Amino acid sequence: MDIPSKFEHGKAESRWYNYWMDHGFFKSTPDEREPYTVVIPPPNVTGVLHMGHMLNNTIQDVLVRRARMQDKNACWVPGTDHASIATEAKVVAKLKAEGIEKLNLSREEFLDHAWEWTHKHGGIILEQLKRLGASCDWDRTLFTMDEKRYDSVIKVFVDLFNKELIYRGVRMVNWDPQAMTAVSDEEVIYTEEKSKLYYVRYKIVGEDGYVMVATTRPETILGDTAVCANPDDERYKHLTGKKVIVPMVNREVPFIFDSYVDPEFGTGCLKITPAHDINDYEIGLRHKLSSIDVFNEDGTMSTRAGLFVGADRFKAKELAEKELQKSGDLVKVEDYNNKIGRSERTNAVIEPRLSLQWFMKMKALSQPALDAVLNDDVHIYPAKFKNLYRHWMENVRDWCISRQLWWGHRIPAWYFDNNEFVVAENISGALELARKKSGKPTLKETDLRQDDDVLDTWFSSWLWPITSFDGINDPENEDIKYYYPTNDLITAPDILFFWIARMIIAGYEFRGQKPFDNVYLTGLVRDKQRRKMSKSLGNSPDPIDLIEKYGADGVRVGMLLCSPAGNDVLYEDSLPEQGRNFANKIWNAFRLVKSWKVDDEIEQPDSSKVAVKWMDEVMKRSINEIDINFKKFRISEALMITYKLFWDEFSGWYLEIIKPEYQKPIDRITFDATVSVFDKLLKVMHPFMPFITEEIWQLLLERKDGESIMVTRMPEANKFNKVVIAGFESVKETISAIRTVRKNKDIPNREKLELLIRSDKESFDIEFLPVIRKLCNLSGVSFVSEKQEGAASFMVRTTEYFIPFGGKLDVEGELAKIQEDLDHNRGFLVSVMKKLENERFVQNAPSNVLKLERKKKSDAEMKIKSLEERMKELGIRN
RNA sequence: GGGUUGUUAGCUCAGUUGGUUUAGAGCAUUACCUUGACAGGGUAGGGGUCACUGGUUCGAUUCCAGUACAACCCA
Repeated sequence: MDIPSKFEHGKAESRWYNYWMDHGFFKSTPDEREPYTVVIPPPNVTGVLHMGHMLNNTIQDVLVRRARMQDKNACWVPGTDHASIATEAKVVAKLKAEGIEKLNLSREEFLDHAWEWTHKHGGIILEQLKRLGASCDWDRTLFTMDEKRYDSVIKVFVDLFNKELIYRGVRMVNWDPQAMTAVSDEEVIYTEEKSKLYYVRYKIVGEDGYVMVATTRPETILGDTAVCANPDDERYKHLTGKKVIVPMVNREVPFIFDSYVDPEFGTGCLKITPAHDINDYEIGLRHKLSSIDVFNEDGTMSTRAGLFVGADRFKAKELAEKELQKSGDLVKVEDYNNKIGRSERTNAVIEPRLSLQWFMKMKALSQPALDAVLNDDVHIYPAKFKNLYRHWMENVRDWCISRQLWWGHRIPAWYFDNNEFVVAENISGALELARKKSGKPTLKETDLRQDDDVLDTWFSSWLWPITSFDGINDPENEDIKYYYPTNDLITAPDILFFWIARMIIAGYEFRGQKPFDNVYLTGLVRDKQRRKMSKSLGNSPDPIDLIEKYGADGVRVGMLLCSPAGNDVLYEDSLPEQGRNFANKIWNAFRLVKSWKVDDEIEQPDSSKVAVKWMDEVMKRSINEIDINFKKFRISEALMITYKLFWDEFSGWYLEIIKPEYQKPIDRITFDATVSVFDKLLKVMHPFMPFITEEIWQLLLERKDGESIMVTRMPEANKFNKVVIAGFESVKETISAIRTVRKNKDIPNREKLELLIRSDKESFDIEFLPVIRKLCNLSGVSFVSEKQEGAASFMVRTTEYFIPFGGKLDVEGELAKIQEDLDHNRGFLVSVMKKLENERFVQNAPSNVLKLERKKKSDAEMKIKSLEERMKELGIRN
C-alpha cells in the first residue's frame, strides 16, 4: 500500500462525517443506559460561525464523543436562536437597502420578509458545525421560534402572569432610539468616553444671584423640574424653599435637597430631569416632581421640549450649547470622561426613558437558583465565577421582558375597552376572560387588540434545556423524563446573567429541578494582542478557511491546547499549525507500523519485550491522568497528556525501540502488541481528533461496514506499575547521557560504543539494558568495579558509567563540567544540612519529611564523593 | 466609585493540603543531525532571586496584610 507522507484531511473529513451520519451514530433515543445530555447554546439563526463558536462547540463535541465511548447514551441537541433584535435589525437594514421602510409595512408583511430572510440564511451555521465534526443529533434540530418552542414560551408567560410574577408598568427603562425598543439592563454596555461638562447658571427667583449647575447633558435642561443640592451642603442652605428659573425655557422650578447629590462633584448642585436619568427619576419620585419627556422614540426632540423640536438629541446638544452661550448662562465648559451606555446590538447611545413595559419579578424566583449554585447542586467551572453569580443574583432587579419589535414571540395580552387587558394563550381564551372581566358577554374577537410587542430573546432561551425535550407542552413525555436534567452546559462567561442564571431559575420554576449539573465557562477568543475578535478590527479568521487549511482535527487541537478553563484563548495561526503537525505525526507513526513485514518465525527481541511491558504501564498511567483531568474539566491538560503520550512516549521511545532494522521484518508478538496499543491510543485521541483517528482506525485492521471508532469503548483507567515506569525513566536519563557523550566527542551514531557500568551485576537492574544497547548502538555492556582510564564518564542517580573511546580526553572541559556538578550538589547539600542542623526542624517536622531530608543528604554526599574522586583522578592524570 | 480574580521562563499556562533532589509543560529560541515513518522531523542545550514590601513559621513561590500593575463584573 502506498500511503502519502502527509495526512490529507479534506477527503477524510467529508467521507467519515457522511459515514457517521449514514449509520445514525449521532442519534439518541431513551434506553436503559445512563444518559449524557448537552444542549447547544443556540447560535443566532442567521449568524455565521466565528472563533468563539469553534472553541465552545469543540469542547462540547469532545465531551459528547467521550461520553458516547464510555457507553453512555449521549445526546447533543442542536438548534438556533431567533435573536429578536439582532435579526430584526438585519432585516430592517436589508429592506432599507431595497428602498423599503419598515414603517410602511404591516406587521404581517414585515414578518414575511423576516421569515424569508431566516429561511435563506438560517441553518448555515449548523452546516458549518458539521465541518468541525460536531456529533449532534441533527434529527432533533430546534429553533426558538418553531411551533413547539413558541407555544412553550406563551404558556410560560401566561403561567407567570397568573402567578403574578409578570406585571405591566411604567418604569425607567434603557431605550435604544435606533432600534426604537426597550432593552434590558444586561444589554447595555458601559464604556468610558470623552465628553464635556457644562457649567450652567440658573437664576434664583426673587434674588439677583444665580446657582451654578454642572451637567453633561445641556439638551435635557428643557426637561428640568428641579435643582437639587445635598442637605448637608452649607453652601446652598440659604436656598431652602426658594425657586430657580430653568434657562432657555424660563420655567420656575423648586430648589430641593436630597442626600443623593455628591457635594464634591461639579458645583455640588444638580439639575433634576426625572424623565431622562434613572437617579433623577428616583429623586423625582421622592420629591413628587413632575416629569417632562423631551425626546421622541427615535431620539429627536419632542414637542414637549418646547425648543429644537424635531432635532436629533446630539444636534440638540449643540443647539442648547449655542443658546446658553447667547444668553450668557453657559459659564464654562470642561473636558470630562463619562461612562456612556450603548446598546449591545445597535451600539446606539442608550437613553433612559420612562415607558410602559412588561416586567418579571426576579427576587423570589431567583432564590432557589442562587442556593443551587452556592451549595454546589450546580457546579460552575471555574469556581471563580460563583462569586460573580452570587453577587448578581443577590442584587437582581426586575427583568424588562417586552421589546418594541415584531420579530419574536408576541406578548399574549389582549386589550379592550379603555386599556383593560387580559392574558391568555390565544384569542379565544382571551375573549372568554375579557367577557368575564368586563361583564360584557357580547364582546367579540374583533373588540380585542393584541399587544404589539414581542418578548426579549432570552425569554425563550431561558427555557432551552426544558423546551429542547418539549417539557413545557408535554411535561411527562419520555424524552424530558430521560434526558433532563442535562449534564454539562458549555458557554462563554459573557452570558452568565443573560442566559445561565435565568436557565437555572427556569429549571427550578418549571421542572422543580436544576437544568444541568455542570456549567463550564470557556474563555473568550482574542487575538495575540488580547483584543477581542471582531469584524471591524478584521482580526477574526474565518473558521472554515482554517478547517480547510489545517484540517478540522488540527483546528480542534489548536483551540483546545491553549484554553485552560476560564482563561481567554489568544488565537494565532501557530495553534492550529501545532494541531496539524500533531495529526501528521500520528499519520506517520501509522505509516511506519503499516510498512512493517511481519515474520512469524523470528523471536521477540528482549528490548521489544520490555518496551511492550513499559508501554502498557505508561498507557495506564496516562489514561488515569486523562480521566482525572476530564473530571475537573481540565480539557487542555487532558489533551496535553494525550499529546505527550503519543508524541514522546509512543513515537519517541516505544516505536524507536521496537523498530526493526531497515527493511527487516518484525516479530509477530511485538507487531500485534503494537497494533493493539495503537488502537487504544486512537480511542483515547478520538474525542479530540475524530477524523484522523477514524481514518487510521479503519486502516489499521480489517473493519466491517458499520464499524466505527466512535462507537467503540474508551480504554478505562486502571492501576499501573510505578516501579516499571520509574525504572524506565532512569533508563531514559542514561540514554540521554550517552547521546550527550557522542555529541561532545563527535562520535557518529553508526560507530558502536562500549558501555561500562561501575556496579555489581547483582545489584543493578538489568531489565532495560537491551533497550539501552539498541537505542545507543552499543557493542557491549559490562560491569566494572574500578574507575576507567581513557574513558568518558557520567553519572545517573548514584551510578557511574564509562564509555571508552579512541580520542583524547578533553580534561579541562571535563573538569569544568564536574566542577559545575559539584557546586550544584554542594549547594544542595548546604540547604539540606541547614534544615537538619536546625534542632527545631528536627523536632517539629513530620517524620516522613525528616526521612526524606536525610535521604537527600546521603544521596548528595555520595554523589559529591564520587565527583570528587573523579576530579582527583583527572587531576592526577593531568 | 463598588466588587471579583490574577501577577511563576520570550509567549501561553500548570503546580505547591507550607518541606518531595535548591520550580514544571507546550510553543518559541540556540547548536548539531537529512538516502531508512515524519524537516510539519530527530538529538542535545540555554532560559525563572515564582510582581514588590512586611508578617506568621524551624522553614514561604505556596498562608496573612499592605503596595503596584492587569483583567473582568456591577453602578
